[in-house]
Amino acid sequence: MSTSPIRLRDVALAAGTSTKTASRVINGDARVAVDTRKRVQEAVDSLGYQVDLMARSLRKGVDDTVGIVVPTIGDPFFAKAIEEIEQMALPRGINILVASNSRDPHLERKVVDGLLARRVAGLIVTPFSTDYSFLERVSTPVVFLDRHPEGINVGAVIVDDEGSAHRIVMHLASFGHRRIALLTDGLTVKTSRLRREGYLRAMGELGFPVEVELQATGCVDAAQAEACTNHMLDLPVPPTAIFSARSETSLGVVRALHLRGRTDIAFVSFGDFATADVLNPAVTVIDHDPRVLARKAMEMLSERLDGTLPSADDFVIPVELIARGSGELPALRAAS
Amino acid sequence: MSTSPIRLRDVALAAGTSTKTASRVINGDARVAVDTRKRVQEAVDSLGYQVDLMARSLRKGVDDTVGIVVPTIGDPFFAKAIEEIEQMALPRGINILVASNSRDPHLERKVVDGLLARRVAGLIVTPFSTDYSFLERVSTPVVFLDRHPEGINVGAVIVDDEGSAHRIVMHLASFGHRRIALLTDGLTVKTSRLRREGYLRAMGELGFPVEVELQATGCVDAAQAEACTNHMLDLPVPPTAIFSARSETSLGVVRALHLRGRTDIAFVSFGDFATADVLNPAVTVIDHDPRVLARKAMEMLSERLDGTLPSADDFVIPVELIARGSGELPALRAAS
DNA sequence: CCGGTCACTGACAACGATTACCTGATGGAC
DNA sequence: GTCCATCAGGTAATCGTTGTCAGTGACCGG
Repeated sequence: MSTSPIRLRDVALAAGTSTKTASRVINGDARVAVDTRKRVQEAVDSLGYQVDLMARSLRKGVDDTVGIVVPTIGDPFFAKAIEEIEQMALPRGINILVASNSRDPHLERKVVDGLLARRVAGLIVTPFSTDYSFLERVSTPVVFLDRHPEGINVGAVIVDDEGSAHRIVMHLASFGHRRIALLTDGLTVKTSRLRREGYLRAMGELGFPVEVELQATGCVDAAQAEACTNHMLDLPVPPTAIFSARSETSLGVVRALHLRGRTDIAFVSFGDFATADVLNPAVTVIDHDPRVLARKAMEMLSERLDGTLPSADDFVIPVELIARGSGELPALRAAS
Repeated sequence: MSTSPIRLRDVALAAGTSTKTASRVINGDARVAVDTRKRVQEAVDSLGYQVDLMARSLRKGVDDTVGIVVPTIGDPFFAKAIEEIEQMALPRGINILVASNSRDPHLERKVVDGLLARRVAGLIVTPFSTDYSFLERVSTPVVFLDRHPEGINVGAVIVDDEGSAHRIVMHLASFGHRRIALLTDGLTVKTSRLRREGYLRAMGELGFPVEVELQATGCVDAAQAEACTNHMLDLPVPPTAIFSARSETSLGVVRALHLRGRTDIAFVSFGDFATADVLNPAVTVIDHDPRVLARKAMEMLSERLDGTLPSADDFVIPVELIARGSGELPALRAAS
């Protein structure tokens, strides 16, 4: 037997006031007599009244929610980011709507529109590849996470993708590697492009030949990365070092290397992952922490929600290279 | 410059009809003249009208959203579950609200109430430890995921926790182990209790002594599991096998074992994890797949949303033990 | 030629809360 | 003893959409 829901007018009736006064009490308006306030409070408690957030949001014009759009929710990187945002939103009474663009540019636009139609208070988006200029005619505050979007210049929280990739290559080179392979997601993804640019710049500066067969640029998930790694290891002259541009792809690389027992090949991952430090050798990574990015993104969004300055500058989170062993394996003299 | 939002009345005005008729077109009502429909359609397109879902939901009494409550969003197990649910909801135009109870019983109730106040169409909940009997007076359909809640008898999608745990112990025993350690989350968590019961039953049936020092029942995360494992390994007579009741704790066990080089100790994890099959030895697991659970849960919820039978029976997903090596290590004769 | 379906359409109220505006009363200042 | 500021509280409009119900012609069988 479901009890009929309690509405504000029921509370007002019980407290002997108008709905307006009851509303004031609930919203903490000071202009209510202590006595009246108490009566309303009691009515609320005894009836178990709960505000209908739907109705409130309609009236106010915005919903107390933040929408999050990521490529894939199950990716631990994004899962951690979502967690961080949710934790920050909780004390503010803000709920989180999550949606994935499923790595589909067409869907991406639809998903964002759907969230806007819901009148979310703000959005945090990791763009996949859509042109986001349509957001310019929208008043909803948006912060971009991990990637700078196309077609619009607003604030994004990012890391130095190009520079960090450059650094990884330099690191590997310092251990004698020349044949350094690159695995990235599709190049429609901005971070993939930037990391590849850093790779190419470093290779160029070092005077190393850049070979097409050492670049796998379409690894969308761990399985594909594993396949690509296997393919590279089967080359007549295989790479002596591998640079995986994403933690998801790193899982595939790790699987390929370990199942083949090729733990002699140097390996650096852009992004940490769960068992990276217990593998043998432990995996050297760029500490690309989703929580830190997410926290900053939510801070920026909060400022905009509070109407503070809408500084559209990007915020660059510093990252570090954590040497654990796999990235410091020396290159063997002339491969087998 | 943000354009003022386009409302239905603007569309109606442009199409020269009433808002009601425009509404009919938008909702695909057949009783509209072809000609009228076309005019409205054009107005919608040229103005770029989007339904205000907030208003629609208020009118309809329910929001096209499904709320998900899990202990921690960042846990890969739940992240995968959320992903699966979101993927299934997408084609139905349903959005997903995620919330975590942060493993806090007090918060848990508040979080669920908050979602209900938002008038979600349905809820999928992994209960932590709250008494959920309060849901009986609520008409919102709810499905429980992975754990059966306290105080209420509704449908839950679960696995055979007790039986699977029993099976793990039997498996380890068949390789000669007697000193089998158990690591679980707090016992307020139902799954932890059940898995421990299975462990105890098996130990009893085998006639093995059940020692308190071999049971760590408060490992909430990987770090604590690691500490507990280390503690056990330092016992005068350490365990020869470890049963970790959760994939999150398994990560801690793996770290402890590998950092100490004690890969001679048998190990089985209740729940798979990312690099379980590439570790050396590869980790034997119970294949406790969040996606399968989530899919079934969403199916059950969909049925209820469609008003179909509200069968309140639990649905038990079968699981398998995947032997990969770590669970098949033989017990050494009389430990050092 | 009339009553009766049928297809289509619109006016209006309602969803439940908030806000703009207004009313009375009280009280202090002059 | 007026008068205005302030306080407590109420009334009605409003947010944008959809359900209810009524109304208009057109068409049909009798």
